[in-house]
Amino acid sequence: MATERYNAPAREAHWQQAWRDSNVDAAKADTSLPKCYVLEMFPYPSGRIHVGHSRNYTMGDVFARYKRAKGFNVLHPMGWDAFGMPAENAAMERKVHPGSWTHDNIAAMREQLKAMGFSIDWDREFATCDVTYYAHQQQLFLDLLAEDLAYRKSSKVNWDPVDQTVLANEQVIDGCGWRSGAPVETKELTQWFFRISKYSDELLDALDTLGKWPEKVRLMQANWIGRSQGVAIRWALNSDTAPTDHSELEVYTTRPDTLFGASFLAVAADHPLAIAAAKNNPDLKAFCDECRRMGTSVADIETAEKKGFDTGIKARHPFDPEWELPVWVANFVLMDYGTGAIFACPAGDQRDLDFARKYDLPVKPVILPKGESADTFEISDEAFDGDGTMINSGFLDGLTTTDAFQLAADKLASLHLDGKPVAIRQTNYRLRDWGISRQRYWGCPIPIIHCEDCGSVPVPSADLPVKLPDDHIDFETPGNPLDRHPTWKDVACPSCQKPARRETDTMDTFVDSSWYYVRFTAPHADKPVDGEQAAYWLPVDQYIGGIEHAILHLLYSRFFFRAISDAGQGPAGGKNLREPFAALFTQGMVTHEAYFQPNPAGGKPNWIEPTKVRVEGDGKDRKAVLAETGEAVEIAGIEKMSKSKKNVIDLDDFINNYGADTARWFVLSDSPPERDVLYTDVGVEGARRYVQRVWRLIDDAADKAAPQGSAKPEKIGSEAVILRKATHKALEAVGRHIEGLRFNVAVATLYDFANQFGSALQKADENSPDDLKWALREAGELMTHMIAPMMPHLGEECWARLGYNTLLANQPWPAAEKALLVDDEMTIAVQVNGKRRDELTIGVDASKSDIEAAALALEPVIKALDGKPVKKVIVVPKRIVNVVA
RNA sequence: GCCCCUGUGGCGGAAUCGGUAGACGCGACGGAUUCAAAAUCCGUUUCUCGCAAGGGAGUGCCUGUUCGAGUCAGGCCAGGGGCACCA
Repeated sequence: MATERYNAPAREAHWQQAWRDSNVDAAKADTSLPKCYVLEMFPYPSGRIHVGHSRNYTMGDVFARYKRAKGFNVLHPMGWDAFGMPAENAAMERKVHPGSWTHDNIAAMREQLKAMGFSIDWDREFATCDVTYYAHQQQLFLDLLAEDLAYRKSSKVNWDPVDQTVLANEQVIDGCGWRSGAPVETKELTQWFFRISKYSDELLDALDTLGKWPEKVRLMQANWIGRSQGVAIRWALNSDTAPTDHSELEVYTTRPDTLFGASFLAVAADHPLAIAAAKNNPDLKAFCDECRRMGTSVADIETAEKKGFDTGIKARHPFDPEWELPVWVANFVLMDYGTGAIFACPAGDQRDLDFARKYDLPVKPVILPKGESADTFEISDEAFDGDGTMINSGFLDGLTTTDAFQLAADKLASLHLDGKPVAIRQTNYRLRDWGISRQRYWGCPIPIIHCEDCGSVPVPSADLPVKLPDDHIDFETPGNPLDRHPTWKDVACPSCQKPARRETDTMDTFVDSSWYYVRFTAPHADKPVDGEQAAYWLPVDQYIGGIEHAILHLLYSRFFFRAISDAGQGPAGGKNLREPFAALFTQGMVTHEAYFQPNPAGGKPNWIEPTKVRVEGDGKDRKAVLAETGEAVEIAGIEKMSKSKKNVIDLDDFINNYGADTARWFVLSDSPPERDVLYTDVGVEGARRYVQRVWRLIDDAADKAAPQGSAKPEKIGSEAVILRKATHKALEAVGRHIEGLRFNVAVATLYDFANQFGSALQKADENSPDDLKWALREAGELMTHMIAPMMPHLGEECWARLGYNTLLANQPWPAAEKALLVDDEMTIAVQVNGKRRDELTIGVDASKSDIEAAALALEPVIKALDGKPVKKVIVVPKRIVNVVA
């Protein structure tokens, strides 16, 4: 048969149709089967998919296909994280409805994902902007409200002046909005919160159980939660100096051991004591106002100087009532951490020291570092916050820092002020409650009605969903279109029936993505969560997504899953399941060189598509020019593929040129999956060559090998055994590497096997013995199985070429024959004094003494020994012999 | 400032446990096939000394543990990431 090139684009469409016709991608309803839930973080429907996006879906798909072949009931769904700002921006720019823009994008992207041949159970697809999804989310909100896990309060919020909306702490990156990039301001607003702080301890402690999560992500979450163990100390105030109603001041500290080094106390500008003291002190009031203004921009904080104002109030030291310390207002003390007040030990804290030096407050060292002498040790302009021995500290003198902590804390607890202990141990967290109100149209409405008499009244479940209005949506003016809608917010109070007003805030879109993986287990259920289905499918066995969600989405999901479980919407059957994602894999990005021309008017550069650029020369002389005009273009370097830098490769173009299997193979090749992979034309060529090569090999094998269904010959000659060993070793290795998500190594194994299979095929012809022909068929069939998870279309094509009329997608993963994985002989390196001198090939069952004798007889070994007596011989079978002389 | 990760040929990278460093791919060089080209196939390719046989060095740098270190420990250097007034 004449070898033709494999026409990937045409054949891929054919096989995709065949899979659809046989419904191979649907999860089975039988809950007695072992299950495997494979999930990639669902995409935001931004427009079109590029090669960069396709990488994590490809990884998930390889894993899902492999697990299905291994006999698991696989759930591999796909949906759309469809609410959010870009739809509103598009609406503004193009005068289209955010919903129609979103749905158009979804339609286009769905076709692209299908063209990649991903084995997705499309019957379970949904978008978070579907009423059938967000209606259930509103019910979950009500459930959380009933459990006091959702509440409303007035607080300072991060305000994005460009997007005109509130941001959660997690959404502020370097003081700027995570989406708009605009510097965030502070604003006082009443809004809805989820009580994530209730789960601080659990979310932190359970990180230890997530063995299949990257260490890095667990660490980032632990830091984010930021638990600290300390002591809350109440200081008595000198009543002659304190405002009325303020007889004490509570401070939080993690270092009670340094109490004898205290120099002053400081409170935040918003602290009640500061406000009370400012009443009769205009200068102090002016200072407090200044502090508040400074806080408006996070960027200012970084450069802000430490500033303070002495209130004139005196506090009595808990260990010595005669010892009075001044109470200051300081701009570096935060109201919303601990008690909003601190005691300062300048010798042990850099900020306190800077402050003390500036305002000439006392600095007394209390901890002596190791190797220093108490007589000579001094603090100049660097505080010492390490461990050491206590000095100048009364009853703590001579103790270690750790012991001093305990003793000081115990002593404080035994002292009393107004009949209560002076101090209690306290745990504090960096983690704040999650503010979920967003002043946007394109989000899930918060199901609340505000009534003048009844307050905030939940919308009764029977009245759900609260649907977004489709008409009278005005995006021309900044702010929330729901707020400006002529009728939508006018509604009767469910409680007293009087005219009332709907809540016009919508939920943060991270709420949508906090439970979509639960919904996938029963996407058509008439309640938010089908407990039975959730109990069967959850947790997600393999979750794949970008490291950028290490905190935001993953922490929210871990919280929300617990919260809805505790509110009665969790998995059924007493399954004590707290973590939604058993294994997490964070994949790297696809990068591509980016080019630009500086904008003559200043500001953002003018990015240019790589296809319009011609690159000349190499090394230092490498230059880029516009292909058409020859105009010079700047090379920006390797950047993550992104629309804004125009360095994307559109998936449709790619598939039309090369086919989906080439795209899949390319994004898996070379780079380890957790690292970035660089898109290059030569890299793609390499992948395309391999696709054709596999096809030629199978095509050739189909002609030369034994016919399909041939019985295994009685005797297998040595040549055939060599091929069989290579085949089965590759089979075992490919499976192991896919299981471990080491796709680049699985790919390398297959390249290697193609080389071996290729040379065996080249030597074979119609006169080859039957046993070799049989081994060639086995090699061809097993290779087809091996490439199939990565290149499923080519797999089907080869399977058909090998004479089958079944679908490879329905075939089980073949088991490697154990006997073929071990060799009869082993090759061992022989070292003399740790230096490799020769190697030794010997039977696998050779004893240690046999190996030793054989090694010592080797010519290079004798030569290297040069007559020196052998002191010792280390023999590690299958690995090494080391002769020590 | 604090916390974390990563450093291997010209390049991407491989190397269960401490046991032959450089698998596999890309690029480069040489060859076969061809009227020629494309495509394909075969070979060489860590550096260095040597015609060769063979020798020496080598996983960012320096110490150490070990019969043996890319892998373990300590100290540096470089790059990347996270947090950042958190008391």
